[in-house]
Parts: sequence; C-alpha cells; structure tokens
Amino acid sequence: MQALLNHIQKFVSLSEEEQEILQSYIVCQEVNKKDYLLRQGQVCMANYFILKGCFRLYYMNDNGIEQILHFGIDNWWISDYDSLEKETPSEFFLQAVEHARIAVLKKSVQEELFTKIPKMERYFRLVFQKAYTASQQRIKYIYTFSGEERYHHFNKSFPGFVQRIPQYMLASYLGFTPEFLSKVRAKKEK
Amino acid sequence: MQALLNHIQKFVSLSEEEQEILQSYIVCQEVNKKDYLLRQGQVCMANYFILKGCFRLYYMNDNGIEQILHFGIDNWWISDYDSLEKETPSEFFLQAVEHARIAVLKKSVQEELFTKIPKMERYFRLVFQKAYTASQQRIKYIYTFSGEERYHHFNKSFPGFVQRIPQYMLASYLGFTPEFLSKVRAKKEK
DNA sequence: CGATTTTTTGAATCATATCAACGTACGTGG
DNA sequence: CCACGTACGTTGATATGATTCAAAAAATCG
Repeated sequence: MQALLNHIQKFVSLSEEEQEILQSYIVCQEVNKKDYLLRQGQVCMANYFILKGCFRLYYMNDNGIEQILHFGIDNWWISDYDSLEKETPSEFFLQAVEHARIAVLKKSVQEELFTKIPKMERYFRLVFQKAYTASQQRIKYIYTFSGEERYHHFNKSFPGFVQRIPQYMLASYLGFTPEFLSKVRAKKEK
Repeated sequence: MQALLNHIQKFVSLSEEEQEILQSYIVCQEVNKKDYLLRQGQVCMANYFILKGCFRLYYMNDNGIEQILHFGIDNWWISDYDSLEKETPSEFFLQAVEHARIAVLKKSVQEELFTKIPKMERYFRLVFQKAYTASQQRIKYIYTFSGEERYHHFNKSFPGFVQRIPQYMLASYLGFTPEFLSKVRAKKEK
C-alpha cells in the first residue's frame, strides 16, 4: 500500500486526509503464481497496481498460441483498459507469473474516488501518458531492431528480469519463437 | 475549432463559459503539406489537435531510413509526449502529409488551463487511455499478422485512407519495405 | 523419484529484405 | 502549358532472418 502512495506522490501530492480517503477505496490482496485477475471473455472489473510481483497480459492468437502483449512489474498499473472502460468482454488473460501483492481499484468506486480527490484524475492522466509513450517506444524497437537485437536490448534495460520468467514467455513478449531465443543465447556463449 | 469542442464534449461536458476560457488558450493554425511541427533534436513545445488533414510522426533509424511510428488524422491529438513532458530534445519528426488545420495547446499554458478547467485533466486522461489501448492493439496486430495481412486489415479499417498517402509511407507505417507492398498489391489484382 | 514442462539442436522451409534496373507520374520553371 | 528532372512505384533475382517440426536433453514440480 505504501508503495502505491509513494508512486502517486511522484506525480501529485496528497494531504494526510486524502491519503486516508484513497486507502478507503483501495483493497490490497495476495495473488498466487498462475492465478488469473482476468480471463478472455470476462468483463474487466478493476485496475490493478502491482505492489510486488510480476504479471503477464496475453491473448490466444488464431493458431492457439499464447501471445504476450506485455508484462507488469512492481509499481505499474495493469488492466485491460478497453474492457474496463466500455464494460465489454476482454480478449485478454491477465495472470500472475510469480506470487504477487496488488492494490485493487474497482471500477465501481473509481468515479467516486475521482470526485472526492480530483487530483487522482491528473495522476492517471500522467500514468496513461507515460504508458502510451512506453508503448510507442516499444513499437519503435520492434520496427528498428532484429529479434536478436531486441533480446540484447531487453536484457540491458531490465537486468535480472530474464531470470524471473520462463524463456518462452520472454520470446513471446519479444515477438519470436522460443526456439529462436534458444539459438540466440547459444550464439552469445561463444 | 468547433471540431475540438465536439471532441471534448464526447468525454466531458463544458459550460458556455468554460468553452470560452478554453478557446482563449487555444490557437488555430493552417499547416502546409510537408511543413514540420517538430524536428528531431528540438524540444516539443505543444500538443496539437488535428482539425483537418494528416500528419506523420517518424524518426530516422540507424540506416538513415525514415520509420513512421504513426499517423494522425482528423480529431486526433498528436505530439511527442515524452519530449513535451520532460522538455528534452525529441527523437522524432512531426510533419504534415497533406495541407492541414490544427488547434495548438502550448505547453506553456497547459497547466493554467488545467487549473481553470479541471475537467480537462479528465478529458486528457481519457484521451491518453484511448491512445494507449490503440497502441497496444497495434502491437497485437504486428505480432499476430503477417505483413500482407496487416496491409489488408489496414485497408479494411481505414477505407480510402490509402489514397491519401504515398505507398512508401504506408509500407513504413506497417513495418515493411515499399517493394514488398508493391508485390502484395500486384498479387491482389489477380 | 517419475511426470510434466521447458529448453536445446538441426534440417527444411517461408516470409520478407535487398539490390538493381526500369517505368511512371508529377510539380516546377521556363 | 509543355518539358524536364526528380520522386515514386514495379519487377525479378538473390540473400537472410526467423519459423516450423521433430526429437532429445535438461529443469522443475508434486
């Protein structure tokens, strides 16, 4: 919970009172490895802040293969914002890759929170702005670099993260096959 | 200008008075084909709403090739939000693909506008939320479909748009070479 | 420990890139 | 309004990065 307050205060400042109001709208929760916060076909009901742990957002492509759109780690919000906003069935799965702790902001109380603390609207504006630019950067990397280069770049950008997840998930996130990643790593050894 | 007010009112409602305040913060402007709103190395100074026309946001990759990250058309905001937020030099070019009319929200007055009309914070939260989900969808298409499929999908999604831009720009946006696009189109004829 | 999941390896194959040459269109100055 | 030059589009031959499939090896889990 403190991690969330710290994160918010990086963008806007909250009074003691506001912090307490905020806490009354947020529920913290443990999530076991492989548990789902959302499954394809369900309507997404909340926005999740990852206090600790790692999640993956993925979908099934037409060949029945799991395709990971992105990971969420400590101090990131994660959700299917399209399903959340429009209250339509999601195309995605949102699953814990490792045991995690999250703060849950339910859709049903979100508007009330914004009314009581309008600053939160600003906070989320900045969060989405950042998420959007990160997503654009990602497209840039996909178009600019080869698979091999993307792997090395990812390793440099998130040192140690590779050890937290199975290789086939990283391959999926980077947009190539597990076999290809295996060959890239074999090459590196030499 | 009216197009912008209409767009805003799709997300939040503004009183007559607020509309007038807003208009005092916005400058409308004509932009000629091939003119730049932003060049690589410059600090981005404003957020632009496209009233009419088409822009492209692109960068130079390491081989000196223009890589288009995305297009902006009527009723979209476009800018380099990373440069705008952090006031750092941009890596991107933002250029009019056809003659355009835009509404300019300068960075220097943006905060004052948000103070006077806090609803605008909410408006932009929703705009960025939408932009973020669109960007995620784009990554999904890139990973799921082949180049050929992406071309056909784009054509279906934005009928008529293909005619507005040179083919090499579309190829760049879709992430392959102009030669490849030419071959895909030749195949379709049969 | 055995059972399942994940990773590795190699060979064949496929989608797309690259390069070079040629054809077409288009806008700019005379 | 025509002619020219430059920008854009096409085509074919060859090259390459990445996939597919199958099978074996290694790691992980109950």
